[in-house]
Amino acid sequence: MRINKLTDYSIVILTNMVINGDKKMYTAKELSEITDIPLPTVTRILKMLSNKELLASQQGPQGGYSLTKSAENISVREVIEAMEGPIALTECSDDDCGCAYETSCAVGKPWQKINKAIIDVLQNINL
Amino acid sequence: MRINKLTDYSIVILTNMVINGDKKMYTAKELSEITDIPLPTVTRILKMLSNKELLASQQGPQGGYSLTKSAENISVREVIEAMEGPIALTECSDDDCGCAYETSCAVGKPWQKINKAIIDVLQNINL
DNA sequence: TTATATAGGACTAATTTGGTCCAATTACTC
DNA sequence: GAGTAATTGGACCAAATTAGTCCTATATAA
Repeated sequence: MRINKLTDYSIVILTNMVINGDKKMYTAKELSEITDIPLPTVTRILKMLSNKELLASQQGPQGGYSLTKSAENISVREVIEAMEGPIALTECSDDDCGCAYETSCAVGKPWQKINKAIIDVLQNINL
Repeated sequence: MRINKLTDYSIVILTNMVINGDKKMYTAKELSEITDIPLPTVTRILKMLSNKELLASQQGPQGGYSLTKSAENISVREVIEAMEGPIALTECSDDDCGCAYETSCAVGKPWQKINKAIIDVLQNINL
């Protein structure tokens, strides 16, 4: 029951961007040096966050990445979902999960409740 | 951010044991047939749960596994921890995680809070 | 035009996880 | 006491996922 390492990294990266809040743009290289995460990995994470519109990107010299909103408005939930997709503890936690035992499944509904509660926790924690 | 499949299975298995509460002992074979999880996998899970004393085991003919306590007293947290160890969303969520950036790490403490909140959720849901 | 940055995607390596199998042990029953 | 039915412990392999790297294309500021 772990989040991915990349997701973990992404929180570290975003946190660092938040800390030096005054500075608007960060290049991948800068963030790699600050966080000590290898550059190719950093660029990959930044691309993902940018695709999900948590970061804005600017190409070319003087370019880089910047936060699209302030730290208080970025929840841990958002970050995890940007990196990993919807939060669910089990593969099969939808009503129509498509598994063969759907009709008789005794565990589906409880998992939905659990997921909801956990999402709630993560929703309410910001960077 | 998923629990292991084996953990998922274990919840299914335990839930089935709870449902037919009257029946005290279940062999691995029985549970495999009820849940449609392959026998070797079921035996492996039962062994793990038994090692963690969530199940009591009895060898020999008429033997099998039985719950050590009633359903209302088994939390999802317990099951997950029995199968996967302590619940933590990140590898590094202890005060003394041993990582090189421990002293300057800005994300350790927040993770501890998050983990605590999630453990709380899982603690309060029983089978 | 050149240098600097991101964008997209393919690829490989490493790790973890799931699943299987076998030999040993225990204990009930005949 | 022998045979059978069950768990126990551990080793092992296969598959899937994840982490990490690399390359080429594109955009843009100076």
